Amino acid sequence: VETNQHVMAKLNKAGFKLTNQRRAIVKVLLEKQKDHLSAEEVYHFARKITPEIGLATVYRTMDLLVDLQVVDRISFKEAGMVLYDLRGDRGQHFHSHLICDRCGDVLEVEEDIMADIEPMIEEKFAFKIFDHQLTIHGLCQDCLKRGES
Amino acid sequence: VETNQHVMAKLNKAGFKLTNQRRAIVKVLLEKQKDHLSAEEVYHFARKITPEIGLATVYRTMDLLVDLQVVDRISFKEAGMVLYDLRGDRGQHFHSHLICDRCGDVLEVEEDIMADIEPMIEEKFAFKIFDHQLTIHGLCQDCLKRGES
DNA sequence: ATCCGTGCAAAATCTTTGCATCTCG
DNA sequence: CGAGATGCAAAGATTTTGCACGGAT
Repeated sequence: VETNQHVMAKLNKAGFKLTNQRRAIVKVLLEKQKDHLSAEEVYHFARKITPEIGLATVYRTMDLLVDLQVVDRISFKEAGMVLYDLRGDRGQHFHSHLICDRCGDVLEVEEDIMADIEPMIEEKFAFKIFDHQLTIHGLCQDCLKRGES
Repeated sequence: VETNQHVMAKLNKAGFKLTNQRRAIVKVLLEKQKDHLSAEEVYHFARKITPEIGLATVYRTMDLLVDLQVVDRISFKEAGMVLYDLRGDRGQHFHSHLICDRCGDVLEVEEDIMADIEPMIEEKFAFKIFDHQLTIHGLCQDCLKRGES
């Protein structure tokens, strides 16, 4: 599991300054690990920790963390809605999303579903895989019970 | 392979009117099947066929085609950039994208790489899969040859 | 003391909406 | 003819940027 210290150390190592704003943002991301937050939401929670923070800083910091592979930028909602998702310890993103098209619920799949077929893909397309992003659409358990339409 | 007639018939069957604007947009999508077009790009090409068309109509029509599962809305670029991708014959989206992080090239994989593991996922998570979207990041053949960095 | 980072507000993008008008069926 | 479609321009929503100030190293 990723810790606050760990992320801040990464920032520091990459030559970035450790400001209260960045600390607050990382803290929020760690606390809300289970959710997928929009920039606005990160801003909202970060404000409670450090009121002297602007939305622009959130955007700038999120860009930074995406570059450092600390978080993933995902966008499964409508256009213009980007969400952020904290990555695991090794900076690898081996979980996928099951999205229910009925109720909009998002299930996290922590395992790497694709581990078995990745080598096959690499060979077939002569492509070195670093990472993947899998989004599956369908109906969740609850909505299935309620009957399809 | 999907034809112009085919798509227009789908629109008609769903109770929508067959206007010149819609015809032009579908024509563009078919002609540019290999590319992923933004709304702006679709607008640009559609204009050459039917000058009396507005960007708003493109957005409205793309929404329509997404609902009818004729095209997919994808967003692997930066925030705020949505691209559209024509689906196959049966309205199913069984191709994935291999994106080279070095040169930015996007390889299309036409087959359904995930066919084998989908049943497993459905069972494990009690989730009925309709579709999926797979984006793989890494290095393409050419960039591999040129040596990693 | 230097840069880097920040807030603020303005600007830039991308997308949606209201409304009068036009057109398909 | 009438419901649905469209263009245009205005409004919305989200993200980026310029700039002077403040803070971390």
